[in-house]
Amino acid sequence: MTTIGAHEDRLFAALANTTRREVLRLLRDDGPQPVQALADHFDMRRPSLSEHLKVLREAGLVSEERAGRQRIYRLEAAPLADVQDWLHPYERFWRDRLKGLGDLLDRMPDDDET
Amino acid sequence: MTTIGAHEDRLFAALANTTRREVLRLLRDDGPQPVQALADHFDMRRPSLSEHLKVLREAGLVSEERAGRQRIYRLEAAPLADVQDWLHPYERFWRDRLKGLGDLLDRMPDDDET
DNA sequence: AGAATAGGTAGGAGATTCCCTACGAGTCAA
DNA sequence: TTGACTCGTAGGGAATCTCCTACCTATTCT
Repeated sequence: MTTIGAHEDRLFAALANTTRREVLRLLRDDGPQPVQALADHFDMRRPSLSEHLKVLREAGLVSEERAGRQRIYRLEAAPLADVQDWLHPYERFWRDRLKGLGDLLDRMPDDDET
Repeated sequence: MTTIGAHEDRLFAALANTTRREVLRLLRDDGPQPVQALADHFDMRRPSLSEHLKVLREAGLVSEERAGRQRIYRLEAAPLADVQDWLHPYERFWRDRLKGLGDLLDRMPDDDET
């Protein structure tokens, strides 16, 4: 049913936008806050930000809590642990090969271990 | 003009696709290989995979080396270190279990994973 | 009740994504 | 040189993204 990787697709796609990453940073640094307080930081109409919040919600990265006529958004960092888990098997590839920027490493005879 | 976060946008966007993440996994697990060897794993025409490889190249996640009429693609994991760096300030938000205050945030205190 | 406030939704425009088929540029083998 | 092989690019179409303006509901305050 759920196509393979659909959850990770949504997660990475949610992060692939500067505005949305900035929202996450604001929630992380300034704590839970209503929509308007978030919107004040962006050169963008509020409905557009609402849609970004929807994307973040559907990725599980934020939650909303109703407080009167406001909706308080809160960072939900759990999905980011999934990102780190995904990252983990690649870690040795940038730890082992702390190579210089040269293209000469490909020509090193002892570098190739296919 | 908005160079702000453009690099990270491209990086996360490159990862926001199951096919492209699978390409990275193949390069990680099976080592550098030509395009056709990669394409064999997907239900997709080769030119489409070529475009995925272009996205990965522009995100710096793979490099190509010409070998005769083949092009050998290789995993370049360095940008993934940037992802981990981006992730780092959020880490305490899923390691700490919050600081009380919530109402429904974590009603089960013994839900700890090992 | 009526007005003001907070914020989601509808629908559209323009750009981008992701797949396809055709075709072009190099490279190897006969 | 001719032909086969590898791979990228051009261009198109359907879907999706990201912004907008209008509009709607829900809540709070006179």
